[in-house]
Amino acid sequence: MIDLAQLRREPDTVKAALARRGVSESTMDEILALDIEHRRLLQGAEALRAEVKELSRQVGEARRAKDVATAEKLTTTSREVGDRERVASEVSERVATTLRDALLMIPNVPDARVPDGIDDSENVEVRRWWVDMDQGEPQPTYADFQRVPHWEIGNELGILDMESGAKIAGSMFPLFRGAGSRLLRALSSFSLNHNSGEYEEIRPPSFALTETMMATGHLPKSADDMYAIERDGLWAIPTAEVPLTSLRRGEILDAGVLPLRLTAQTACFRREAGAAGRDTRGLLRVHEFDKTELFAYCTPEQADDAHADILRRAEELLQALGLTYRLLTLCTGDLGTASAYTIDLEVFSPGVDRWLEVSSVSWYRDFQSRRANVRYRTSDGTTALVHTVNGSVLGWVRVWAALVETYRQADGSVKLPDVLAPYFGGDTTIRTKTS
RNA sequence: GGAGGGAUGACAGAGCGGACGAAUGUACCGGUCUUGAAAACCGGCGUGGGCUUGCUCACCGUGGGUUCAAAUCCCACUCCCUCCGCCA
Repeated sequence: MIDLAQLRREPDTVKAALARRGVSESTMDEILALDIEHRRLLQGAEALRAEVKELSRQVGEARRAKDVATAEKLTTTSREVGDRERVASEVSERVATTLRDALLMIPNVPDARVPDGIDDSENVEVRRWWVDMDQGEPQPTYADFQRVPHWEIGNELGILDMESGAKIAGSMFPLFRGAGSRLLRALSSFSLNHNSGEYEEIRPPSFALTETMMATGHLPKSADDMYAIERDGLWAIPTAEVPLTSLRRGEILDAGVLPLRLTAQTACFRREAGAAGRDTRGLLRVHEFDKTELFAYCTPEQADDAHADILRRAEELLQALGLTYRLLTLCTGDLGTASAYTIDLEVFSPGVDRWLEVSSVSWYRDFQSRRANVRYRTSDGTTALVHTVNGSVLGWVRVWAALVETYRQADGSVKLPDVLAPYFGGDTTIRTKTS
């Protein structure tokens, strides 16, 4: 949620920044008008409330003085004022609800670093990395045997079975087998081991309450993209960011514990309602995938470092895995609702010949912490909202695809990078049973 | 799933219709004393909103209700604890 006080203080600045994300000036003017109206009504209701309290105090006094007549008279007056107060409060509350609902639909104010753009085609590339780039290789090169899409490799080697996944849960629910399943598990462990020294490892619930989903900004705006378990009032989490952001919901943190760094590995569930029919082959876009997340609650001053640290760790993993990747600064049109600034990492997958998004590293400023009400105690004893930062390290299903395509050998086997050897009992080659 | 008990400030814990935003203790912060520290003593010490910055409103698990007045009474729910059942 954006800062209403800031909107009041500098309406033109906020309006101009949000206009870059397509929020009209009139929408913001409506919010400002509602705010003024609400405060006017609130004052009226509170004045009446104060009157009731004062009269009630006097009733008690008169009672104790055995002055029954005065007590009766005051009671009657108080009842009348109370009736008016009830009406005034209801009206005020109604406006407050309208205001809050409107505010919940407003996206975060984009950072100055975010470029303008309509959609993902206007994201700005920051840099690329590939194996041997420091040896002077102008760009990565791939042999013909690497130009095979992962679903074909998966079938050949018996490590990916989309048909069985569909039989069990419908299309776009992948099922991994044998070495394929083991590879997924290896990647998760690899990442958690890499980061769990400085980031506390958490294994959170995979379902969340509505208020938990509200805190990150996934609700109310993106309800159609989530799986809902209506009978129990729960939502399947689309990312570990959801439970991690609410881990300290409603708390005031000691500044000494910041930055508070967490990592979690979970299944992530997405309906992909708006993406029907697009990129649906193999693992390009699926309803359930494993992802490891890094997360930090921090002070505003720590936010840049916290963001850079997560980005660095994501790159370390990709480099250790030897995958070609690029960094993109998301433009205003592609930025997530809650984010003020996001860097995406995309890995190049030679078999499908395209870049696959495997990480988003985002700074949310106080947008999420305002909703989640996570604060910290500053050095002068006051409280302030924390900043939240998080990023994927990484989305494993797409990394899986890039790995099997990149490391496919001339004989059809897949020779995975050595960093994964400890997770495969030393032998990282995946062969067909007959080869 | 069944039976009972509970939820109050950082923590412990009183309050069970009116003077309660809440006793008391601990912790914490400042001061006195002391060469310094401890002890003792004195003072301070929740969060958020509104506006005329002094006042006002809200908050005692959550949501409703009763009342002139609710932490306190009533209803529902959630969570925690104990016991029984079931289960990985």
